[in-house]
Amino acid sequence: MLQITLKGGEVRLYPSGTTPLEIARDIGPRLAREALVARVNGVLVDLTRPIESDAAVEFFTFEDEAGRRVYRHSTAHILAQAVKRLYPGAKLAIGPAIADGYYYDFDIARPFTPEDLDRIENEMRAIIKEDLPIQRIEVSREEAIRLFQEAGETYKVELIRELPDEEVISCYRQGEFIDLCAGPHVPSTGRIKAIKLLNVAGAYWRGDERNQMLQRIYGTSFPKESLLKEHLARLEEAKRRDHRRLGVELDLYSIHEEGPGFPFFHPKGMVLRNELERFWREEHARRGYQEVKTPIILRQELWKRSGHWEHYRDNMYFVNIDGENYAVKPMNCPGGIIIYKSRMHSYRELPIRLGELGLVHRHELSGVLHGLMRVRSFTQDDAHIFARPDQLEDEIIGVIDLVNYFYHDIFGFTYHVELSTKPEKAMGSDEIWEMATGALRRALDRRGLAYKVNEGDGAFYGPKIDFHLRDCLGRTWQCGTIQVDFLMPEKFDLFYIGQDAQRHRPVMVHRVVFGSLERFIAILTEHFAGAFPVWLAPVQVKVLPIADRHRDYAGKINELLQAEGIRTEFDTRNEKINYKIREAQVQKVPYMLVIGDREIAEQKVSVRHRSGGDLGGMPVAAFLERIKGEIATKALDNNR
RNA sequence: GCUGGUGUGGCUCAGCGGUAGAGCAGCGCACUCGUAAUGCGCAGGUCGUCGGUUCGAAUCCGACCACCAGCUCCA
Repeated sequence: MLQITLKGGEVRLYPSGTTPLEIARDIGPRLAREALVARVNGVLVDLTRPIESDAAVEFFTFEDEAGRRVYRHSTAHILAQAVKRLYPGAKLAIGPAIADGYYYDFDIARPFTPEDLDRIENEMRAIIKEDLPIQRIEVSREEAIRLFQEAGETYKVELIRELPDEEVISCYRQGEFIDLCAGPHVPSTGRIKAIKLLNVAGAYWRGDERNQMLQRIYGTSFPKESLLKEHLARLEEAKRRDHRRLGVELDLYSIHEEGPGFPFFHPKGMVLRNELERFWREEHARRGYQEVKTPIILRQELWKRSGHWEHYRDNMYFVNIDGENYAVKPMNCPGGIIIYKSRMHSYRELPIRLGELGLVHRHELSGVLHGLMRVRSFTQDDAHIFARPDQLEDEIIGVIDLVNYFYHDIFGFTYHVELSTKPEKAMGSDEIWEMATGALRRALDRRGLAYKVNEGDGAFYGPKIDFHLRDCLGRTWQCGTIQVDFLMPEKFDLFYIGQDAQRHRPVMVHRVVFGSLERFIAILTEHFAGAFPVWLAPVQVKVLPIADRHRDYAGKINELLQAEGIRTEFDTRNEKINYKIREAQVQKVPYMLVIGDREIAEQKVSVRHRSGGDLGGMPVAAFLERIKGEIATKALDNNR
């Protein structure tokens, strides 16, 4: 008999060879129905895999990340099976689960059309209906190679050849279909309920553009039709909130053929920018930052010295002035360094925190441009901290706290942190990298922040912490970063005079909080669906007289508000009040002041809030107090 | 940059070989109105650009440009 320890610590006895599925059935019909995969002694396995020794067993359902991945991965196999049935000539590449679904890459002569997707989806439904058992088969390397060679699956053969020697090679079979796969999978195709194929796109084999272009089909699946519907509704909602669409509707910014990737900010977009910048300046001044501005164009020599020429040239723009070569800055750091070097520094002055809202230009591939999210010129809310090595950790912590204040306290975002280590194409020794990475790690640990490690994802001059914020639709965006840099100080021979009157090397921290103003504005636009908090709203109040005879009084109210620094618009057009209100609502203006006979008689204003509706009449002074309070506290709850 | 798709007035879109149409927005007139669209009228487009096929091209073909979905990359 086996001793099986369940999640709560309960121990049950089962005969040897019992499967997790049998255990689940024993526990309860609901678990048997919902369990997708089991973890046996820490390893994820199929529910149908017999257990041969005492073990701790845990079950995962669609509620769990692990369960979802298995569910989607099994759906990907069904997709592959359907494609093979309909297009036997298609060769299989890979088909993993991803965040909200899965994809599968195929090598096929003719690209898939939307009609093909419908056909494939129907075939997938048929396979689900057949409820084919999904079986794991372990094979030797030779067998596996022979099997896939005969089937003409050259990509699979390539994958097998690259598996490490000690790796157990497994295949999964469902009906006539067999695929190389580590698993685990759900027990049978019938376990998959609601499916949807979303789109097709080209993708290179192994993500390398020198390789064959494959056709990738994206899809998703859920255990209930209602969950699928919700997911599709979320995608629709994301489309509705798309900042590229809202940017036009709210007249925030535009991008034109005359400058692809170079956005134009309109007056209302500039209000957002300026408010964000004003807030940024206040908070940075308060934390001991000084602001600088460095040139956009600097000699090519500088960029050779900094390493950008070697590591970043492909992303840079160059110009020739009077026969000399210059580069347009893709980063602000060399400028900050030049300022630091412009005079001597004592150990007493450090840390020196030089902030810069720096406009940088980067040549991005044309295919990646995306509204304000991905542009070719953008403003980084940059800062370079020059510190003594003993100050490094505290400085990193200071930035972590600053980021938390911005993201969490002000905008109400949740976020997570990732640590990126030395990339292949890097400057400097492993020791220096280890030192820098260690400082970031210790700072994160001291703040008790959990983080994910991305090996090899650091900048060429140093490791970094990235902050990924999560918007109201659950999407994450990389914004802030903190990069520790021992190399630029070396390259530029930076020093300070220590207590011992000797020269010492400072360490540099590069960091951004918003990341880029452009991207941050795009994220805010989508997060708030254009209904910005009052302190950011391009127009905070619309003054709406009902008829011509109310214009004078309404005009006075409007002037009064403007004199108090409130951003207003005065709608004197000859239109019905309903029409004016509708337009203000569509523009997501937080407050509308309706003014007619009653208001004039009572010397009041009728206040309507964009989401709270009609709030009734009040004296202007009372309204002013209310809105000024919201602005001062940067209130997010603009519902009341 | 690569693969696939799209490009018609400010916006959303119809027309898809016989010489351009709707709704919204804009402008004018009338209505002077109470919390999400008053009515009538007017004006607005070398149909992304260049070239080709054709008696004739917004419609067919090619190249280029831009955009969209991805790949890759990143703030």
